[in-house]
Amino acid sequence: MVTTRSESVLDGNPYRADCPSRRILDRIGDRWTVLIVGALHDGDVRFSELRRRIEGISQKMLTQTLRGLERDGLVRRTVHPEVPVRVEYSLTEAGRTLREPLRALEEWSIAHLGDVSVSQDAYDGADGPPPAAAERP
Amino acid sequence: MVTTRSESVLDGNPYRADCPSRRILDRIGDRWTVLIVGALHDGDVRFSELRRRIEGISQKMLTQTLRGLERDGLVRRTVHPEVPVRVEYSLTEAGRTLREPLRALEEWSIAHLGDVSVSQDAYDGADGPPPAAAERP
DNA sequence: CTGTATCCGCATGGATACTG
DNA sequence: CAGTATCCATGCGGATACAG
Repeated sequence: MVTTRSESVLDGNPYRADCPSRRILDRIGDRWTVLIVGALHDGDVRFSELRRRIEGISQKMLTQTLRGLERDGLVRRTVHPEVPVRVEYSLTEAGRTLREPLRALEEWSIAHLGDVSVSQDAYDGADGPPPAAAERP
Repeated sequence: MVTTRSESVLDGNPYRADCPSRRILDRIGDRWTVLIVGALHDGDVRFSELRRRIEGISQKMLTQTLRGLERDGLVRRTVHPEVPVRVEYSLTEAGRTLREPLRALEEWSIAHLGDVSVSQDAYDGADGPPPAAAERP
């Protein structure tokens, strides 16, 4: 159900600690959540497989982020009590619905990153450096 | 526009430092960017007015975040050389297009925050992590 | 295999003082 | 009015060691 209350900060409403924008960004704004949601797109995935899919993630952050997603009801955790214990993760229905808005964001990103890089170069006054090469004085 | 299927992490592609998801999240994942984009929805807004609209933001973070958005070409900065100097900010065309995917995310948030809270309560209340209170296949 | 526990560097961002 | 500069608390996230 969708409340039609217009508290949208995108319409210029004042910030509140509990506003939807802040809540959702607190959730997906971290380094790994979106990547985990992506890595879980095709059903049950084991912990170790997840580690392999998400290159660069540490064990700690994978566990920690999965716990957060599970707590939010976006990810389901299934333990198979076998000899070497097997744990599989998958998106819940709610988790799957999150992929839509995330995809919209990603498509915006893909469509505009080029322009953004150009703008950054112009802003920095760089006349030659390749994009993504950031210099910090 | 642009065909977007190259390397979407939402389709399970491996993480790379320059992947769109990471880039976009680095951009909007901070505490204030989305709120500023929202506060700029209705045209030219002065710095002081922006501070008033975004309750709780510090002067430093407002300036810093605006600089980042300007550098990315999402916000335009206009200085009016009057006696008390007047500076106005507005969204560029690119900045305006960002509102669409942000709105999608916010609407997801509004639609699901209730379920998320329920799931969190169940998770926190239960002895063991697996609640299975919010979802079933 | 799937975690938990601990230490710790570093970036984020808040508070404050100062400037043009 | 619209910043800039500086100090500093907090917490994210990486590395490592250990456990069920």
